[in-house]
Amino acid sequence: MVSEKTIERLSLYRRLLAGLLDDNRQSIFSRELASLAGGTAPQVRRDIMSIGYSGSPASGYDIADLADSIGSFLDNPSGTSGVIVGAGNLGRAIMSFFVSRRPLLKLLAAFDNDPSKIGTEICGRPCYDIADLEAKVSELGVKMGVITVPAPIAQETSDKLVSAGVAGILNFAPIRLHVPDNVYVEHVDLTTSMEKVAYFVQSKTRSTAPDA
Amino acid sequence: MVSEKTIERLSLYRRLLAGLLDDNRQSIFSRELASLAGGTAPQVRRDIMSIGYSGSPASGYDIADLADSIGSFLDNPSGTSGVIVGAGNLGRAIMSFFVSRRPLLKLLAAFDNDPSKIGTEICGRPCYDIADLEAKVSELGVKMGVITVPAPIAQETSDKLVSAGVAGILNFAPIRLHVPDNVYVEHVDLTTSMEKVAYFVQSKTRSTAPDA
DNA sequence: ATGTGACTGTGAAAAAGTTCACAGCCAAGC
DNA sequence: GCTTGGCTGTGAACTTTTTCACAGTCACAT
Repeated sequence: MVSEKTIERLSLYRRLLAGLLDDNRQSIFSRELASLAGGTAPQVRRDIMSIGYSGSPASGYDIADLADSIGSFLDNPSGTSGVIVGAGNLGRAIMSFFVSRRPLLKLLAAFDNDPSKIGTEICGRPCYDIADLEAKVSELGVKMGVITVPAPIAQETSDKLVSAGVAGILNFAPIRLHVPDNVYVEHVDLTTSMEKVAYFVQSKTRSTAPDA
Repeated sequence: MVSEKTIERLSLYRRLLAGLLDDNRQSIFSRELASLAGGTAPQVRRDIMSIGYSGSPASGYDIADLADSIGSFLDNPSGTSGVIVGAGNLGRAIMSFFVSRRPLLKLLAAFDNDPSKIGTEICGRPCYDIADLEAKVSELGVKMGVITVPAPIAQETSDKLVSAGVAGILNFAPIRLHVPDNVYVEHVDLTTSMEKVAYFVQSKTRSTAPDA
């Protein structure tokens, strides 16, 4: 009922609202939130409407309230635990990015097949042998996997995560994973993102429209 | 005329085709390419049609030919040069990801404000003082900037890149940048991606549909 | 009290993106 | 050389997403 795009924007709104709260702001109008989020005011209102929250014509949306409403829509109240598979540069970057940032997203451990990494700690989280992936994931009841392994072993890594009971995967490997319907995959494709920027650099050099 | 989504898929197709070429495959049908890309066959055909390439009913698409056609559509033949601003974990991960991977995407240098990083090399590329950003970018004729600095200084970093003549930005900072219309920005929002996965983990646990 | 202005909530229109369905084509088999 | 099967290319239908436009509401000023 709520579209994927709306989910993305809600996540962004919440972060922007948290920043405003730190500045002691009380309330905000759709227009200003739209400008912060890089969207349009009607879209902000629709997104907010879609989670059943209401503002007031006089003062707009109450920032703390709205942030809470988005939270109770997006988050599992008891948190969601995950692991990172692949403790290379990217895996470590993501670990350090999320450790202590969002308490409800708990990255419990990393996995790698490099003996020099196994047994070490990464941002305070243990790095296990990838051979123990299924056992540890089942044992810890992990529901989310982040894949930062090289492309050739990404699909088998995904298969292991799925068979160990993971329900969602965030994939950074530059291939499309095949998973059962009851598992959600989000692809973050850095190569494509970069090539897209390069493509539009080319077209912007010739004209102004993004698709000219 | 060609949509942003199509650009993304073309980038993916090209990579998949390159992999097939390595396996000495000659040609491919839309159905198989769709399966590799995680899409549908008509969509693959439309995307390919949109760049004016044609296959044959008998053998489908010639892999080498199609990859070349996508290349001449997406790439600037003389390459596109870029810099990374922010030499933290993520910046270094991206540098190592792209160095030597795509010769037409040239990441020439990194920038940081940490004195212990300035003057060092990152994957063989120099790390300069962020204070010299505008001068160096203008001097090198860089057209693309990758932002991996913390959120509070992301907007000012973006402003500097723009005033130095960059036409495209790949932004990893968790805010939306404001740039003039003639500059293209691609946002990669790791927090949102992770929260999205967590959200769907929750809903998958209750039912099967992605938006139930 | 009453009027005014700016905002929200939302049905309806528009735009964008995807899928359907089939005509046209080509190679291979008979 | 004719028929058959399965593919591509694509107009048209459909679905999804975004935008428009305005009725209803609320706080404030008078």
